[in-house]
Amino acid sequence: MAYANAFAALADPTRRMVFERLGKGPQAVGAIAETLPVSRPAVSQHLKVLKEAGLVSDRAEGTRRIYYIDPEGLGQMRAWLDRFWDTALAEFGAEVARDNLKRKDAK
Amino acid sequence: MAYANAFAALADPTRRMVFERLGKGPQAVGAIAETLPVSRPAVSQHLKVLKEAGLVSDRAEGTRRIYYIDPEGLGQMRAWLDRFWDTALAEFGAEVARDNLKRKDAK
DNA sequence: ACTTACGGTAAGTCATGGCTTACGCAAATG
DNA sequence: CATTTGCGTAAGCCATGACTTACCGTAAGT
Repeated sequence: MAYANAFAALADPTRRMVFERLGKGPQAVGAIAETLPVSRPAVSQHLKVLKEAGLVSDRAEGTRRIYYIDPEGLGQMRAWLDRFWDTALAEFGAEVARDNLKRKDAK
Repeated sequence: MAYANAFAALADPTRRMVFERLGKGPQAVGAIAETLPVSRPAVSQHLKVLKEAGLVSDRAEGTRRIYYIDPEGLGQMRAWLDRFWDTALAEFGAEVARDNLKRKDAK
């Protein structure tokens, strides 16, 4: 059920930007905020959501907090998506075949 | 940029239930609504969002519309997630190693 | 000890979006 | 054709959540 929070977390554009920023490497909160069009508290709130979703972790470094991507959340999302992948491909193929038949009949 | 709509689409619990329902096989709108705690129009609206996100497609069958999962949206999400997967694993390993060092020092 | 730097939290505002009921449209059925 | 069945859309209501400013705690520097 944890993937639920992950999807919700990555649904917001700004929060996705925060996450993508961490894809370039670990960053402090202020450093992230500087590159984004929102205030630092907003970034803090986004990081909190991402952390609760298992998408990021953090460590203290003096007075700063360094955030980095946690594979946990990513893995759960991938697992969930993969549950649909194979069957979706098969079903879609069947639908396309049905569609081709119809077009043929129309001729 | 299309994966953005996909994440937003799967962020809602009800909409995720609709999608998961389609994972069992193609279904008509009314059939989906019967199994869910929301009205049929609500399901219609969710399907519209899922369709715009490339997550489902539909065909007409008499007066019903049969919806089924479209691999397109799933594929884009998987591709996006995979962009972070490898680097996230590596970074996370480095963080764990750093943490172990700290614990050692503390002894 | 004082001050500065860095971040998390509280409170309040405003937009987004998910839900309902009511309505309209098209295809099958008699 | 009139009726029924199955969906999509419109309008309106209400909760959620993303953002801001203000404030507080903590760690380093002088």
